[in-house]
Amino acid sequence: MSNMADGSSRDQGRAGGSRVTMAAVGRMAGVSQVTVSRALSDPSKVSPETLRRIREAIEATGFVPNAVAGALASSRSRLISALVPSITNITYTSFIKEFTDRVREHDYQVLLTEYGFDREDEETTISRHLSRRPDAMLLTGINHTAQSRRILLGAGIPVVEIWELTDSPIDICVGFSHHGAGREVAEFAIEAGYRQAATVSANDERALRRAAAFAETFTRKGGTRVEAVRLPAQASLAAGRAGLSELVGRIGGSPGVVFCSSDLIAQGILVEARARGYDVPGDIAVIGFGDQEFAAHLDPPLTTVRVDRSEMGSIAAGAMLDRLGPGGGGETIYDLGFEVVRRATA
Amino acid sequence: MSNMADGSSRDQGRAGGSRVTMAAVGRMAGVSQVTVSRALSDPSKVSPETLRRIREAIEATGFVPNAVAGALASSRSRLISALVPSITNITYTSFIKEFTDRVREHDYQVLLTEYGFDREDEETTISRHLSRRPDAMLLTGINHTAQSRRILLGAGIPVVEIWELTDSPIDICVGFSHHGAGREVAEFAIEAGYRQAATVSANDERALRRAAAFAETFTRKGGTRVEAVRLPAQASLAAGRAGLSELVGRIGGSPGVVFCSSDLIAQGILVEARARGYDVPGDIAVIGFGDQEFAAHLDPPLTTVRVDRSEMGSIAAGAMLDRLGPGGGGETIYDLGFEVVRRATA
DNA sequence: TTGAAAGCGCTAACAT
DNA sequence: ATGTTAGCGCTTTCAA
Repeated sequence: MSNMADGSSRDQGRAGGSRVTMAAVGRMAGVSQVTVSRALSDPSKVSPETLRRIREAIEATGFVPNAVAGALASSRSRLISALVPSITNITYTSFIKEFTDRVREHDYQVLLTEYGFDREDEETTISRHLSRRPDAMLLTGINHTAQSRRILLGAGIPVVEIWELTDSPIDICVGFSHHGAGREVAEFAIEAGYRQAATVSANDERALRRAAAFAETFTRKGGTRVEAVRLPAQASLAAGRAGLSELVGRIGGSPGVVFCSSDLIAQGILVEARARGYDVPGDIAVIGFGDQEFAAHLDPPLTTVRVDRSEMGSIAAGAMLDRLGPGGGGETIYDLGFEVVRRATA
Repeated sequence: MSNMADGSSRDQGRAGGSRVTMAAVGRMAGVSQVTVSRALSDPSKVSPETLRRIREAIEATGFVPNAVAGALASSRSRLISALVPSITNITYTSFIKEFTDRVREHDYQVLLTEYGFDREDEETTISRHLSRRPDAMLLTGINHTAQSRRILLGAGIPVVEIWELTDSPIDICVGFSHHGAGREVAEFAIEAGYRQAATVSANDERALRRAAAFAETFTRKGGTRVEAVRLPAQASLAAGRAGLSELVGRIGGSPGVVFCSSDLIAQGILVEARARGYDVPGDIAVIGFGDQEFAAHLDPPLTTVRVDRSEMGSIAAGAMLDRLGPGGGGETIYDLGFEVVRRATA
């Protein structure tokens, strides 16, 4: 049976939430509705005795304040909107976790939606979110439709773009240079003595930018032409394995060092290499991206690029909270950098 | 500079969202506010010519409807609240993705929050969520505080509990038997010829229940006593590796078959076993849990227990939407079952 | 097909 | 320390 239909709730009127209001609590405590509101928002403004009676009434009725009404009346929703390409990808969820924890300390809730990798879908999602009147918005990446930028500006709320850097953010931007990361990995590979290289990337705009920067730099600094494998899918172990198969099929011999778009792809390549009896890094060297938890614990431990996703979430939250606070906040562009972590696969 | 403070938005009044209202759109289109509302909610009730002018006005002003006001007026928020223990754990995010996609088709948004593994924290989160007046709520697991159950019942909205089964759900329940899974894995192991076994589990109530059922059945069906390693942490590759080290330290020789609380733990054990030069499944056999994407692509491919998380999300969404629909919905308990998938590690 | 009026449950401003 | 009043921007109901 639906609990909407059973006897105990039938008399509670329409569905959608508790029917107890501040007015009802006030009546029970012998005060007006406003006093209940004050007791909740600033108890110091209410006498101890009144406070006690109000608390009793709240307890007795099971009153849960209606934040919808509160938001409408105050024009502050205490809601922060966050958009990520994928919710099943730890790359994004790890900073979302940190971000959420930080803003929750300041009594904000996060409305999180995944929209895929399409700018039009992002635009639709932004619109939907704005209709909830969030106090601020977190966006992944810097590449949005013109209409997205327009309605965002029109909303007049703080906007934080993460994961990438730009000179002209909508508002605040917290990230690192993907081009720079590709370049530095190439320099690392050249210094490590590799003269042959390939890239294996998931179908992701930022990943492809890293791969392109890697290839350009690697060749310019003395390496041969870089074979680029572009996977049709999102990152997965299977995709990584397929990536190595594709690569081997294309070039015949040893690919040298392979720069992957993620640690998961790299792990797939490691598994496939082992299955094929290749020595790592002798026959094939592997560089991942992200330095996820498992990277250091693979066998052999994965050489990769560390990006501090937790710190990114934390800084994004801090910058946003600053904007929401009295002062209005300061700095606009935060470059978090990255770090090539050499372990055993390259 | 904050876009809250720049010239273009200074005149838009308070922060929190677009300042354009239905009344303003109506004025521009030469109709009343109600007509704009109707044009949006049921265009067939408005004349084509009026509709055209309203749409022009919406386009020109960049109007974004205020769902907060709408929710207050209608007592329907089109918001669905969802609580999961962890947002960085693919175990939970994979069904949340499916669930979200399904309810989005019916124009619901999902407010998702992770609360950890503590019932009191869950209670706090439930309260916070209810203040947003969601139209329904999704909960992970069946073990909630008495107060949680009370306020949930008081809210009078559909509640779906997932991941577990119970005879007395709050409302609807979609899951499988964890006890049954542990039992079946033990039966599988016995039939496969193993007489020695161990469990390695993350610190998770449901995982421990599976391990206990496994141990009980395994011993009863003819195996020796089962050594149980309980990891102090959440699942990770490192935790899995540590689990095998701990196990080997405890028992000296070969552990026989090891039933892990997740595929990730199992993978850690595989890596550690390889690093120690153990043969799999000769020296040590491994059984995972979850059948995540990577399980089939490991080397050797992982024997595990398949739980169809996508289908769980889909069924949960369907059941919830049924409840929210005109009829009120039907069935209350959905047992999705599970399946032992034999591959190469056991 | 359109509009006027009432009210959803709060907060903000102004009393007292 | 407490109360009164006036909205917030919509949906609902009733009229025209």
